[in-house]
Amino acid sequence: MILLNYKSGVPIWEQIRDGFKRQILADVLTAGDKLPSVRALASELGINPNTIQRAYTELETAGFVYTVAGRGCFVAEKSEGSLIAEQSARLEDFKKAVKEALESGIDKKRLLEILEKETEE
Amino acid sequence: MILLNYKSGVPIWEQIRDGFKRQILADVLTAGDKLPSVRALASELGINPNTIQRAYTELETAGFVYTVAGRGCFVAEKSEGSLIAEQSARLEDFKKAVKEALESGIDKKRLLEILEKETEE
Amino acid sequence: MILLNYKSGVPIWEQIRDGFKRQILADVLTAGDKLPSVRALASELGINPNTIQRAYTELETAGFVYTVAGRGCFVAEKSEGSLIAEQSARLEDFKKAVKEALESGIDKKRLLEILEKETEE
Amino acid sequence: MILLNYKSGVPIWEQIRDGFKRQILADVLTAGDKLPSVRALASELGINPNTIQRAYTELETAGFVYTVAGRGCFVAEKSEGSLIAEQSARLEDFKKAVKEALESGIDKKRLLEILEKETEE
DNA sequence: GTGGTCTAGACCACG
DNA sequence: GTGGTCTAGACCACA
Repeated sequence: MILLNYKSGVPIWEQIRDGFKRQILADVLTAGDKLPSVRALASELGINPNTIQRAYTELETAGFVYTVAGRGCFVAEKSEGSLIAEQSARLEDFKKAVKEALESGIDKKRLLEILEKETEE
Repeated sequence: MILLNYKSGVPIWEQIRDGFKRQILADVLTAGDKLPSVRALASELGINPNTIQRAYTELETAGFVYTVAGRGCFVAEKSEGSLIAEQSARLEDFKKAVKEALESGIDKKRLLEILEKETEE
Repeated sequence: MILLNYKSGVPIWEQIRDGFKRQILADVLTAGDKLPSVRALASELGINPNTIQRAYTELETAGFVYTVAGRGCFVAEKSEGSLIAEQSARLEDFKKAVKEALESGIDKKRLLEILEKETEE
Repeated sequence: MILLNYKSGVPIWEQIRDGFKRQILADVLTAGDKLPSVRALASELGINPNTIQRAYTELETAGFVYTVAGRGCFVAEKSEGSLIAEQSARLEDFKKAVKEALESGIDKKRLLEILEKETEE
């Protein structure tokens, strides 16, 4: 299930895109699985089909899914390219988060503690 | 000096806000220092004064600066509150970055390496 | 055998049409050969018979095959017309590909190399 | 100017995207140039602003332009990445065009003639 | 003024 | 039934 947060200011289509991306990365959805149809998901979430469409289109251009006209949208095999692109984006975010945490006066020890805690789960 | 990146997609007022915030956290700007006037900075950067105003207003509500009518905008004493708020925001960002990095398949070791490297500098 | 690529975004009926067209041009299928029946091919490929029907209809209007009611679909003699139409379409595609490659900054030498390499095989 | 062909079946937003892409590759539009505003171009071409928006969004994700909220859409410096991606796509198209031309019975000599003719202009 | 998002509803091609 | 495109028109944030 995709949980939407209307207050966050994050576009709905991005939340949907990221929701599926996460499920694919976590192998909750695996290669060949069918995503809900645009219209079905739209009515389920109570939003406009175009918004879902946009999310699916982005997932396709990023290589996470492929689409077959008249059949639906399916999870693609994890390609080298899309995985590497995703990971390098996440590494950049991590670097930036470290940098900004240090700038705000948080010390390394604290960051290490959090890193340990998060990796345990 | 504030360097603006028009291509990043980050709103200009946020870039200005973060630029000053960073300088204050790094003690480049200290309590009592005067920020450039809205008009002066606007003409220097070649942007709309409204944009500067918005950045200053945000800095004031976050407690980093205070405004004296007719005199200008000055760096505030680093209050416990504003610093803690800033740090907890940065910690949340860090946690989220760690979580998403792990989800994308990056291993703990890699994150530790980057953390070490960033803290050395 | 026809290999279908569901991920390519190319309509399935076009893939089937092009598959047979290629086999006919390469003389793998020659005049008088019978194509598989619509139903048989549909069940073999696991797709909708309408999709096969559309491919066969297109092949017929292009002059590559002819249909005998109740008997099936057969490869036609290579007529001057259909061959010329096919070749001029391919020449147009080739011209366009050359034009766009040049526009993107690829130099003539590179194109000549590829042309040599492809013609060797 | 962008010329639209409504009969071709090619989506309008792709035609617009490719029109600008071509102008950028040909240095008709160079780094820093401003594209027409979404609304202005839409009314000029007599189509819906959303259609223009889609084209601009694609150009941005491909790295050909960048967008500044409230100011407009500008041509980016030609990045290594976007140029290489574009060229490799064009090379693939060229290879495919060569292959299909040969399959249809066109001989190498004919292709060489066309290649010479196109490169002269 | 600019672009970005979202809705509502239409039409088309594919299967 | 599916997804893809397009239109019309609204609302918002940014400058």
